[in-house]
Amino acid sequence: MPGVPRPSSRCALPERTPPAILRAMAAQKNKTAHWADSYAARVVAERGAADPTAGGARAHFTCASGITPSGTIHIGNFREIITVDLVARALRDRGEPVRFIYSWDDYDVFRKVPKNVPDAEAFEQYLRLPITKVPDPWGAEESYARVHEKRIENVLPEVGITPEYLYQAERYRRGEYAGGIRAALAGRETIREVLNQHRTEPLPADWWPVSVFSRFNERDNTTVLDWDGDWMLTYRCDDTGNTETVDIRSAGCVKLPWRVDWPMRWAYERVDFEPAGKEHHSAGGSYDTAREIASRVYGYEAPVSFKYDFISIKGMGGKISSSSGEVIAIDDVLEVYQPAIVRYLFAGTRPNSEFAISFDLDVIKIYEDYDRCERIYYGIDEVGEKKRLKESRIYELSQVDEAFARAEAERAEAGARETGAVGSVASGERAPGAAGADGDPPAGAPDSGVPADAAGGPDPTAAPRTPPVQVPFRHLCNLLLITAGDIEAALDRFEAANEAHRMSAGNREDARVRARCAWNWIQKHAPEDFRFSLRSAGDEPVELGEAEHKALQALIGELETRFDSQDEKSLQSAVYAIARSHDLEPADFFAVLYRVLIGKEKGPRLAGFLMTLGRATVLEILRPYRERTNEQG
RNA sequence: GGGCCGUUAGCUCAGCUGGUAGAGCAGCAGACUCUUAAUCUGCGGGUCGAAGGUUCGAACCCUUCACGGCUCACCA
Repeated sequence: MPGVPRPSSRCALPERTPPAILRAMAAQKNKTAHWADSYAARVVAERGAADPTAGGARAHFTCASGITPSGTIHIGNFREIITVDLVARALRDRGEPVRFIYSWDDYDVFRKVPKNVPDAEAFEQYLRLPITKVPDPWGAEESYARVHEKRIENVLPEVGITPEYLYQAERYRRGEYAGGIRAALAGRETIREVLNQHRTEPLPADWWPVSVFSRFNERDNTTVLDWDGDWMLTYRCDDTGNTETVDIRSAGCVKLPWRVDWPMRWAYERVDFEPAGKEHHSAGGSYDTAREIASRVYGYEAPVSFKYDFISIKGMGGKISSSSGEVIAIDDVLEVYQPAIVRYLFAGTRPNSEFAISFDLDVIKIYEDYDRCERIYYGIDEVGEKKRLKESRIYELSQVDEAFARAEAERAEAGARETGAVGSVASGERAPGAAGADGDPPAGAPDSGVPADAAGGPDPTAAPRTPPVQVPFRHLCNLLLITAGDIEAALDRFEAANEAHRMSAGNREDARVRARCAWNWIQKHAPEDFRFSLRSAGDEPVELGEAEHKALQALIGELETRFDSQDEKSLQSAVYAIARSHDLEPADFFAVLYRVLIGKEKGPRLAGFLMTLGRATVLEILRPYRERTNEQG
């Protein structure tokens, strides 16, 4: 844990230099920035620049997030984590050193048994214990808290998030916060005053700004009786009636209530940025009181913060409640959305607006949107300058590999500088994307189609920007249905279909992840209409009328002789022509073909579907009909 | 009671530093009689919730109001 400052080494904030702030503000306003970049600019402006050589407090910016692992950490909770990650990245992209801490508030009390706990009634015996002392109801981990912590810790690297975890139970027990606790006790009246401003009932006269876990039964049903003005605290265990005096430096059983705990830890970790949910951000909410307590009791200026809104799940209605146990976690989202797209969902939405995550047909659209964003980033799709900058930045922030994104950003910036210099000389106007020397979102894509070295010799920083081969989600779904979920076979078919579909190893790995998501989606969420499975020559042949049979034979003949020279349109026309020449309604003939191929009345757009299946597969499925024809003939 | 956020084309929403309103979907027309929100092309004047105000100019800034939602005032 590098450079964690002791509370005692607390020093005043560096003096603000208004001109610098103004400059940063101006830079921030200068351009249409991504919200993450705007907040990064604000952090720098309001907190004073980090200086790695200074050591201690100002060596880096500290971005913090955290939660109580008292139930499944759901996708709504995840918003805070990724929000901090995005701002942390934006800071790093400006060249600022960042420490990203994630606090597991696992010294909190177990207050309610969630519904997803097996044998919930029996579990009530653990109420009022700290959640780290509650056993894992599923028997795998060392504690109830650990179950939830581990689930998140295991999955975050998948989406490119790797914070430094702080375990509060451990820290409290170790006595790390003894100084902070004593300061709270000493500031008792100040804290009381602050909290009372927003309470209906004033805090009782015997109230103390601490809570104690009894050392007799480990529960927090205790009453503080006295404090000696220094380290010794006397309390009574209300369950057992025992009374004892403990040293808060070593007892480890004294903790601060949330509204005091939060500002204490801001000061302790010297937090510069920490957003919070809207329950903390109304007037009189915990951010308000924490800000005041931080300043008056801990001599620390509250971090830059903002409010993020809730996430909902389309079709689930209402807000996510972890106590109900029925909850969508990140793992669930990752089953259907590949990691970069999970990031994209959050990076592309302003944090203060609510949005719903969908598992229905919208999934296809989200994938298509992401692919378009990628094409804009690589200059394949041309759009207006404003949109290009915006989409490109979103794309960068969506990448799981932070190093990749940063390298791309640097290359783009270098490219933008060059083209900018040329442009401004030539036109006398501000070249788009060139002005941003300091910290605006770097231009994403240099001019498309222009070789990297066109502007004068090879540039070592301008690595060739080869866009990945995109595997459209919808098409991928059809391929997977054709291969009955065989991912490698589906991707092989995709690659074989077209020279331009050849993928690099990394590209193929990404496609594999996408294919797993697509298959999960098909199985768990896609509408019934969407699914099909291919019939095979071994299946009982479909009963057909005379004309239908003949038409089918004709089509087989057509496919045998001319399949490979067909394109989608002429194949489609051929199907129509055959239907008409056999006195069949085209629609009926289509239905016949779907019945024969996939045992359904409808299916994917036929011509393209046949092409996707390929000559060999189609003829193999149709073989029984051909043979019967021969017998008859 | 305090605070915050919405209210923009039929629907979902963009519009972040004020300069004569945009996108997707739906719809309509055409393209191949069209099938898994099928594909391509063309078509978008809506009192930007209401009323005042600032401004040469406001969806965007200020004030007031209406409606909808959220949140705090218990714990975390």
